[in-house]
Amino acid sequence: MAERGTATVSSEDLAAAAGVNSAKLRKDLSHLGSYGTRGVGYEVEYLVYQISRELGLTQDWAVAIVGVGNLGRALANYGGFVSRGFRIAAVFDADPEVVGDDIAGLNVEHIDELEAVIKRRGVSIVVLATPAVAAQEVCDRVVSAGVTSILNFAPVVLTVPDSVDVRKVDLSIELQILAFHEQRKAGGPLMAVDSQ
Amino acid sequence: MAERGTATVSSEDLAAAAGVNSAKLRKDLSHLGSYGTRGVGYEVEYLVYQISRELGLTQDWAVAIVGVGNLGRALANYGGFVSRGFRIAAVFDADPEVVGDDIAGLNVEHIDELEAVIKRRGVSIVVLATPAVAAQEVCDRVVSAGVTSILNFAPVVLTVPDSVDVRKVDLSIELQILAFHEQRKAGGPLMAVDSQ
DNA sequence: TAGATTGTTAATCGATTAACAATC
DNA sequence: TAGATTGTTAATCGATTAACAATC
Repeated sequence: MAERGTATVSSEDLAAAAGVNSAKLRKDLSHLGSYGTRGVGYEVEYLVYQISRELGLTQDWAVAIVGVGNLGRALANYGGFVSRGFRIAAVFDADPEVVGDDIAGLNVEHIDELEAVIKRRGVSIVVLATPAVAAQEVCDRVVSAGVTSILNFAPVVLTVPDSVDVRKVDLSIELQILAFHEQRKAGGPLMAVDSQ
Repeated sequence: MAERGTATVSSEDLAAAAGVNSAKLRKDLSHLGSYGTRGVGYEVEYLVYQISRELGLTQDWAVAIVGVGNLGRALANYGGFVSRGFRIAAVFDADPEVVGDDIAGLNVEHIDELEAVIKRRGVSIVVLATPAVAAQEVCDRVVSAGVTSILNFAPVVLTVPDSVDVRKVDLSIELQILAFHEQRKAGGPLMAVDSQ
């Protein structure tokens, strides 16, 4: 709506666009503060700003990627990050063959530099794109360097202190969820939940 | 537990391992059927089989990947799929430069072959790893070829009929969620939800 | 002033959990 | 038979939503 230049919007219209109930939308927005005007609605630009601020999108974040296989390269080259306030500040790998390579304009650094570079460049989010076997060890080092936010693509469950947030992107689980629904569709009414 | 050879397990132990309430765990399992034994617990192997069957993991699924950039290559080479019943049956790209290349043992086929190959090989799940601008068009073609399950990595919201399931993996959103919590941690008690 | 729409209260709904009869 | 543990009922809890006073 901001891109289309809409000036104000009602909770009713916003809720319809989001596919939720308008009372719920108003209640959720009220958690951020009282940014609407009774009888008028919400000013789009102002609401975008307030939500962005609340979500931490007005800050810039330095991100490091560990592991420069196909996935690491794909992530480093993904343009969507920069526009959303994420700056790839470092790229690491253990393989001397790729250390020194240029990936998306960044020099691949050796994993030995991990702690020093994280601290020097103020990296606060680390993306793990290593092989599964290396993930926990790298995770431990990253945590001891003071990082408390990790995005894990390695197919392992990481053990971290409670103070550290880990999000896991598990490609197999995504496919499994699709397969589950696919099976349901194919089975049709014969496969109700209750059937044996 | 199955890998460790555990024969039976109580709902209490299973719930502790999963980090949920044991009553909830029993209630959830009861939706699948009555697979426990009172006074004894659940037989691990049997429960694994029943859950796998319910989730559709005992079947094999043919998957096609469209787009052979870094991400498409990473997906094609990801070993975790095969072990979970997903077989990469085809890999497509629009670029004549990469058509004919070998990716993870598969011949990259031209996007023109999309519909024919999907039907011939019984592909039921398609992974979109195309650039954002191409995603909707490829999606439309895939849907008209009869595919009803799509995993979308392109940073666009796809429009599909209600009968089609789309799951979206949005890397920026994953980072945004981490950044949100990071901001909260950094702000500390001064940044309670209610504060203005 | 009349109409519109927010922010919030109170009612409703569904999910979680404690408790326990059934039963191995 | 005594102890253990499931499957399910009923109570509790929290989330969603209808309704409406506040107010632009």
